[in-house]
Amino acid sequence: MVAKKEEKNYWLMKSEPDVFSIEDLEKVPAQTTHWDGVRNYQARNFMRDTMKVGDQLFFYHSNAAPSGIAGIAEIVKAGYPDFTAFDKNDVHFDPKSDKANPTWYMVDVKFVESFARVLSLEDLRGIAALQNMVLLQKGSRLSVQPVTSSEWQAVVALARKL
DNA sequence: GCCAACGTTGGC
DNA sequence: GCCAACGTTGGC
Repeated sequence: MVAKKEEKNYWLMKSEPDVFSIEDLEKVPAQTTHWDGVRNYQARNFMRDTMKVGDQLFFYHSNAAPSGIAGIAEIVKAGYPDFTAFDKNDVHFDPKSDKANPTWYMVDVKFVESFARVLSLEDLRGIAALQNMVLLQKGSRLSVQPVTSSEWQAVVALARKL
């Protein structure tokens, strides 16, 4: 019996570098962290239902100067309950999340590489192949979003040209 | 700091 | 179920 080969999925995940940057991820033990604090259902669904170990993601710096894609990380642990939702002292505490039936999920991500420099929104808007990228759509502010493989390749190609 | 766009809440 | 008010995100 031959297992069906699962396609690798690509993602983009946003973090404010003042809070947690890709440089922070590179320095942390095992270069791995849990991606806690996502409190949006669409983003939650991606982490809980679709992300799997081995998927790769663009680490996006939001509210930064400039905002943009800072590098690459990979999923090393698939969706599991976000325990910060249960911690009364955590900024991400959510009294409505029940341990028996958690509302919020997270994944673990591991550092892969930092780009030579951040690819700004302006850089990305200059690439025709990225016209339909979720990130670049007007009003789009989803903090965990899918990236197609052609978009992934176009961004990586741009990063390699730096 | 401003503000547009989006998501959530809650009165009815 | 509608929708106004409020809170959050995130570029600029």
